[in-house]
Order: sequence, then structure tokens, then C-alpha cells
Amino acid sequence: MSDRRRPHTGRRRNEAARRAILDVAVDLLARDDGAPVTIDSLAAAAGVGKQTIYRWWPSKGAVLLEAMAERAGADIAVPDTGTLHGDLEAFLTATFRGAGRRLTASVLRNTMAEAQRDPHAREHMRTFVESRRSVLSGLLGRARDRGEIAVGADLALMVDQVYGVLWYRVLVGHEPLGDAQAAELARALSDQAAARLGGGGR
Amino acid sequence: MSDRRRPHTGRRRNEAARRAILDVAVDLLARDDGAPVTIDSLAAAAGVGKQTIYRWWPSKGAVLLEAMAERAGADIAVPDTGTLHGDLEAFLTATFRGAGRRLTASVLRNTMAEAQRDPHAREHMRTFVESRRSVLSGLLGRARDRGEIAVGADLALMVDQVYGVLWYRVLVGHEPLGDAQAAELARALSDQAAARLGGGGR
DNA sequence: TAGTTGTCGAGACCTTGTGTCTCGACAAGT
DNA sequence: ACTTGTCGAGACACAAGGTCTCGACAACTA
Repeated sequence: MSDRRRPHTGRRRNEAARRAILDVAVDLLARDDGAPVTIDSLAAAAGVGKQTIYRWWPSKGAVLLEAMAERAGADIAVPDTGTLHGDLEAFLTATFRGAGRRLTASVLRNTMAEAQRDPHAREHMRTFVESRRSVLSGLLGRARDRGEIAVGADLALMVDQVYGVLWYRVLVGHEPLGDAQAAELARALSDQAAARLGGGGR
Repeated sequence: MSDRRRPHTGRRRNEAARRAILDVAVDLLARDDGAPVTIDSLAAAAGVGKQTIYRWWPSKGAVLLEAMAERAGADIAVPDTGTLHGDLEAFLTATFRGAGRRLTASVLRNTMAEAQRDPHAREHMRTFVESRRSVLSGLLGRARDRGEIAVGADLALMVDQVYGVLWYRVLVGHEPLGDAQAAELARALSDQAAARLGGGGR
């Protein structure tokens, strides 16, 4: 039997096509003209056959989520100012500034909607969200180690107070998302942490 | 000219059909089997022709949003315990308890996704969100009048910390949403308010 | 009571979008 | 040279949103 693992033969995956697909996906998602991103437009804009997309991704949502996750938060540095408030303000400013831009917000809105329908996209979203949360969670953890946050505090909830506000405003669009809001929220969360520390618990 | 406003003639709108459509819409949205609600299934389940739906609503999303908004938050009482923390805990417990139920969460997820695609649904969502926010905003405003929240505090941001956490967890599903989380967030927000009051600003 | 108007359920129909299948061309390996 | 698997292109099947038409009939007017 030649059943043993055969070494790979045949043409390999075209990396240029992969990059073109992911890049074009972000571009199309960023158009906030309301027109949803279709597979046909994606394939056409990337100069690629539809089958090339479905050969490597299980669904449209999976492509969009991978494209989004690759970009979002790529350039958010983890600050180290020495204080909780300083770190929070720096991190939130960079994060809100990124998510608040019209085109980026459009990408986020579209992908979150996609994640509600496509199971593959949903799984990608969970992974992406977890990766972003862990960064902020680490920042808060270090503050707790420095004694700036009570040991019993619910860090996961604090993280969600940040990303909750962000996503909620991105999705509904009832309030802006910029430097002022980042500063205000950073202040609110450090106050919250300080209160729990000093007060003792009520 | 018989150009003057002619009194209405002809058969009137069937109220029973309207109710059946809205009721069935919520039922279908509540199925969290991932299957999206289709117009055909909605019409069939309501025992109604498709045209009857499109005669009264501009799009599928508009129906779904109206059905959701009619239900969500209908039984959330506005508490009056006399303290910010008491009011918050009561309100958040009721709210999180409602949104955290599997079926209700499914409705919220589906409608928020719909609101990202359908402009009519989006408008309904804005209105709905505003109505819910105003209730909580009123609660906070009364606390501020009592001197429990600083005059300069950003009430809108506090409101969004609540609904942000709620929607974020409903949409992503990475953390639960129940009494414990409501209590923790109520505590966090009252601490936040108290810190701003006493501390003065840092 | 007779006539008019507009809604009703039902379903054919058009359009758009997802995902599959097939084709000939060709690139990377043996 | 030969095999294998990817490539772009496009036909295809299928599902869903929304429009149009039909005969039935209910509510109103005269």
C-alpha cells in the first residue's frame, strides 16, 4: 500500500491571491454606503475566481472576519505609564480613535452583523474579541499587582465596560467615539477602581 | 372639485392580522437554531399573505424591530429605593435577567444584526435604544438631583456602560448575563459615582 | 339594498446573493 | 515527461427579499 503520507505535489497555494482577497475584503467592508459585501464583488475586485475563495475559506463570513481581525487593533500599542489612569487613557484613546473612524466603524459594524448569522464568522469573532480583551485584561492585571485595583475586583467586567461602550456606540451610532470619550471613560474606571480600594466595600 | 379630503371608504386594516404578524415575528426570532427569519416563513406562520406584510411595513427588518421593541423592556419597572445603588441594582437585575434568557438574547442578536443591514430597522433600533437609555438616564438624573452623582458627571457614558456591557455580552456571548453580573455592575457604577463626588477630581 | 373602495390570502414572478460544479490553462513537484 | 492540485472564469442550483396580480370579501356610502 502506498498509504503512507505522500509528500505534497501539485501547484501550491497562491499567496498573492490570499493577500489580495483579504485586502480587498477590508476595502469593501469599509465602504459605508450600506451595500453589503458580496462574494462576486469580492472575487471580481480581487481579480480572483469565486472557487479560489471557497477553496480556502468555509464561508463569506469567515473571510470577512479574518480580514477584519487582521487589521483591527494591529496598531494599538500596550502603554506602560506606571499608573492605571495613565495606561487606561493611553490605551482607550488609541482604541477609540481607531474604532471611531468612519471607515473602520463600518468594518466593525458589518463584521459583527455577519458574526450573528454565519457560525464560522461567529467563531472567528469570539477568538478576535478574546484576543483584544486579553490585552486590556493584562493591563488591568498589572495595575492590580501594583495595588491600584482591589484583588476581588471583577476585571472581566471592567474590560467589558470598555469594549461594551465601544461596540455599543459603533453599532448604534447614537454617541461619538473619540479622544474625549476615551478620556472620560478612563477617568471613570480609575475612579471606580480607587473607590473599591479605599472604601473597603461600602 | 371633489378634491377635499375624502372620508375613508373600503375595508379597514385587519388588526388581528397585525397582531398575529408581530407575535409570530417574536416567536420566530426567539428560535436560536440559527435559522434566520424569512418573510415566507413569517407570513405562513401568521396565516397571512406576504403582501399584507409589505402593505404595512417597508421591509422585513422593520417588522422584526417593531416586534422586538414592543416586547423588550416592557416589564422592566423603574425602581425607587431612595439610593443610587439600590435603584441601579434593581434596574440592572431586571434588565440583565430579561436580556440574559436564551430566547430573548436570540431575539436581540437577530434584530441588532438586522439593524446593521436594513436602514428601516436601523432607524427603529435607534428609537428603541433611545427609549431604553432615557429610562436609565432618568434614574441617574434623579440620583444626581439627590447629590449622589457629581453635577459634571457624564450620565450618557454611565448609561452606555450598562447597555454596552449588555449588548456586548449578548452579541458575543463570551460571558454570562444574570443577577450576579447585574449586582457587580451596579456596585461598580455606584462606586464610580461616589468617587467622583468625594474625591473632587483625582 | 346596490355600488364603491380597499384589504384579504395566495401564489407566480423577478432579482440578487451564496455556494457548488465544471472547464481548460498552468505551475510545482516527481 | 508526467502527475497533481491551483488558477480564473463562468454556468448552475437554490434560497430569500420584494413586487405584481388574482378573485374574494368586508366596510363604508348613497
